[in-house]
Amino acid sequence: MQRVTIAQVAERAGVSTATVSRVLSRRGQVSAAVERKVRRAADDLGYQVNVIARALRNSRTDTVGMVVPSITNPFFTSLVESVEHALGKEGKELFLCDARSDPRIEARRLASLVARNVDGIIVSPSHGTESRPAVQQTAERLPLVQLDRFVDGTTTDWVGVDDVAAMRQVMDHLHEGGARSAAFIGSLMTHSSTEQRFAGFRRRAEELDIEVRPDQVLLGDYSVEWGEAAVARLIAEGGLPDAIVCADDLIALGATRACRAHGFPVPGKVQVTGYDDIEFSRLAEPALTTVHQPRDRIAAEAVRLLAAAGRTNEAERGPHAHISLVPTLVVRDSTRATGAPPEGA
Amino acid sequence: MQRVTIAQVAERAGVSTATVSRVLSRRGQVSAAVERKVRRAADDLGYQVNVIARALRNSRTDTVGMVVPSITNPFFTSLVESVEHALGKEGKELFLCDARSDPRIEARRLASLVARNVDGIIVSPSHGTESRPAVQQTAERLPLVQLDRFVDGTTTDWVGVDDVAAMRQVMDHLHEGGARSAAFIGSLMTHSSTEQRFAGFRRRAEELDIEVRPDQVLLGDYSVEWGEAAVARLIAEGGLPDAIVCADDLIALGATRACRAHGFPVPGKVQVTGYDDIEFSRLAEPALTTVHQPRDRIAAEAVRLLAAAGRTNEAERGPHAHISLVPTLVVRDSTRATGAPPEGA
DNA sequence: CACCTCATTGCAATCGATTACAGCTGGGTT
DNA sequence: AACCCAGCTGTAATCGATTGCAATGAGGTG
Repeated sequence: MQRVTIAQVAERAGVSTATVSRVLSRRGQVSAAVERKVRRAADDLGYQVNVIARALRNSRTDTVGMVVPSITNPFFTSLVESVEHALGKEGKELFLCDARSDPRIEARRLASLVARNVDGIIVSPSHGTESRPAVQQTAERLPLVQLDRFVDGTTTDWVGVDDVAAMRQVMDHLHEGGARSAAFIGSLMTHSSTEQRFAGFRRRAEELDIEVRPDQVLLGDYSVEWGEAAVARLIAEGGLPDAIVCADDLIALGATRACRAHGFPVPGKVQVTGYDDIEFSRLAEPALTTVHQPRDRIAAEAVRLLAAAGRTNEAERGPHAHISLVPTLVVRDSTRATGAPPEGA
Repeated sequence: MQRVTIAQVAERAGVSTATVSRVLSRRGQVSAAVERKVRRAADDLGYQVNVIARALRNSRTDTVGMVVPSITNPFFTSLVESVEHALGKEGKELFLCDARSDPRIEARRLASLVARNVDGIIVSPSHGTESRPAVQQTAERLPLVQLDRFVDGTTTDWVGVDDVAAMRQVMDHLHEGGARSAAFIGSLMTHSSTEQRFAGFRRRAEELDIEVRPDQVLLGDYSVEWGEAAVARLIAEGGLPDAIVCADDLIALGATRACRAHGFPVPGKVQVTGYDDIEFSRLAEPALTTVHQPRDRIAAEAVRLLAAAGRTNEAERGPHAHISLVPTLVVRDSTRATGAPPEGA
C-alpha cells in the first residue's frame, strides 16, 4: 500500500528526488524536457504524494477539522455540507468529528485534531461551560472558530445568527396571530443557543404583554422525543397556552405531533414555532413555521475567518471577531395568519 | 502551534528522545524512576504526540476513511454514526467525506484518503458503474469495504442487507393489505440498491400476481422532491395503483405528501412503503411503513472486515466476503392492516 | 577478582517530501 | 579570452516519532 515514493519516480525518470518534487509541486524551475520525463514516470507508476510526509515537512495539511455536537441533527449536517463546500473552493478538506453532545468526547476530538496538525478548527461546542477548557486550550494552539453555539467566556472568533432578533420576529408573528400566552420548550441552558433564544423570547414576550408562566418554560434536549414529552407535561399540568415556542425544529416537530395526538389542532388551538428550518420542517403536518439560518453564509464567514487567522502570525493576531447574521422567519402552517383568534376563544 | 516535541520533553526530563518515546508508547523497558520523570515532564509541557510524524514512521494512522454519497441523507448519517461508534471501540477514528453523489468528487476523496494513509476505507459508492475505476484502484492499495451499495463487477468486501428478501416482505405485506397493483419509485438504476430493490419488487409482484405497469416504474433520485414529482406524474398519466413502493424513505415521504395533497388518502386510497427507517419516517403523517436496516450490525461487520484485512498481508488476503444481513419490515400507518380492501373498491 | 548476564538507556537511521545551498553548464559581455 | 550570470539540477538537512543495535553498569557466579 502506498508503495510508490518520490524516490522511485526519480529513479525511473533518471533525476533526483528534488527535481521530482519541484515538478510535482510546481515550485522552482525545471526544464520542459525533464518535466515531461518526470510526469511520464509519475503517471506510469501511479504516483500519489504521501500527504503525511508532506504535512510533516510543511506543517500544513490543507485540512480543517470540524466538531459538531451531533451528526444526526439535520441542522448540523446541513451546516457541515455548507462548510465542506466553502472549504472546497479553497482547496482544503474537512475532517469531521461527532462529539455525541459529550464535552469529554469533544475534548478528545479536539486534541486529536490538534495532533493531526489540521490547519484550523471549526467547532460548535456541546456545552456552554463544560466545553470551555478544551475549546480554550485548542484555540491557543490553532486558529479556531466557534459556529452557531459558543462557550461562555471564551475569546475566539464566532459566527452565528442573532437569536434575539430572530425571536423577536417569532414573537411578533405569534402576537399578530392572536397569541396572548406562550410556553417555551428548549434544551437545558447549557447551550448558548437555547440561552440566547430564551432571552429573546422572554424579552419580547414582556414587551408584547404575552403571558409566560414560569412552569411553562421546559428545558430538556434537542430531540423530537423531548418535544413530545414536554407537551405531554404541559397538558397534564394545566393545559396549553396560545403558542409554543421551541428552541429548535426537532423539538417543534415532537411538540406538534404531541399536540395533535392529544386532540389540540395546530395551529387551530395552539400555534407552534421551530428554529433552524431543517428540511423536514417543510414536510411536517402542518408544515412548520420556523427561523431560517443562512447556513451558506455562516459557513463562508467561518472559513474566511480561519483563512485569515492562518495567514497572520499567531502573536500579532488581531482582536477576535463575532459575526452575527440576521436570520429570517419562514411562515408556514403551524401558526395563524394575521389576526385570527384561537379557535373557540 | 504544536510546539512541544519529544525532544523538549527529553531535555526537560534529562533523557534521550528514545526513552521518552518508549515511555509514552508503552513499548520497551524503562525503569520506574525514569518513567516518572518523563511523564512529569510531558505533563508539565502539555506534550501531545504529533500523529503525523508517528504515522509517517509507522505507516499506520489509526484512522479509517468513509465516503458516502450524501451526508444530508439521514440514512447515511445514522450509518456514519454507527460506524464511528464501532471504530471507537477499536481506538480508531473516522475521516468522513461527502461525495455529493458525484463519482468524480468521489474519486478525488478516495485518492485523498489513500494519500492520507488511512488504514482502511469504507465506501458506499455513488454510482453503480462510474464509481468502478476509483473504487477498484483504491481497493488495490488499501483494505476497502463497500457498504450498503456496491459497484457492479468489483471484487471487494461488502456488507449490506438483502434487498430482495426485504422487498419480498414488503410485497407480501401489501398483498395482505389488499393491493393488486403497484408502482415503483426509485432512483436511476445507477445505484445497486435501487437495482436490487426493484428486482425484489418485480419478482415478488409477479409471484403474487400484482400488476405492475411498465409506465408506473419511475426512476429519479433519492429525494423528497422526486417522490412528490413522481406521484404527480402517476396521477397525471392514468391514476394511482393500489400501492406505491418506494426505494427509500425520502422518496416515500414525498410520495405520501403528494398523494394526500392530490386528495388520495394514505393508506385509504393508496398504500405507500419506504425503505431505510430513517427517524422521520416515524414522524410523518401517516407514519411510514418501511424496512429497517440493522445499521449497527452493518457497521460492526464492516469494521471487523477492515480490521481483518489490515492484519493479513495483502498478498495472502483470502477471498472477499459479501455479508448480507436480513432487514426487518416495520409496519406503521401508511399501509393497511391485514385483509382490508381499498376504500371504495 | 575476572567474567558473564540482563535490564536500561542512548545513538543514529528511518519514514517521504521539501528546500536551502551549492555546483554545473552554456551563452552573453567587455 | 576571461569573466558573469542565469537557469537547471543535485546534495543533504529537515520535519517528529520510532526502533535496531550497541554501550553502559549493576548484580551474580565461580
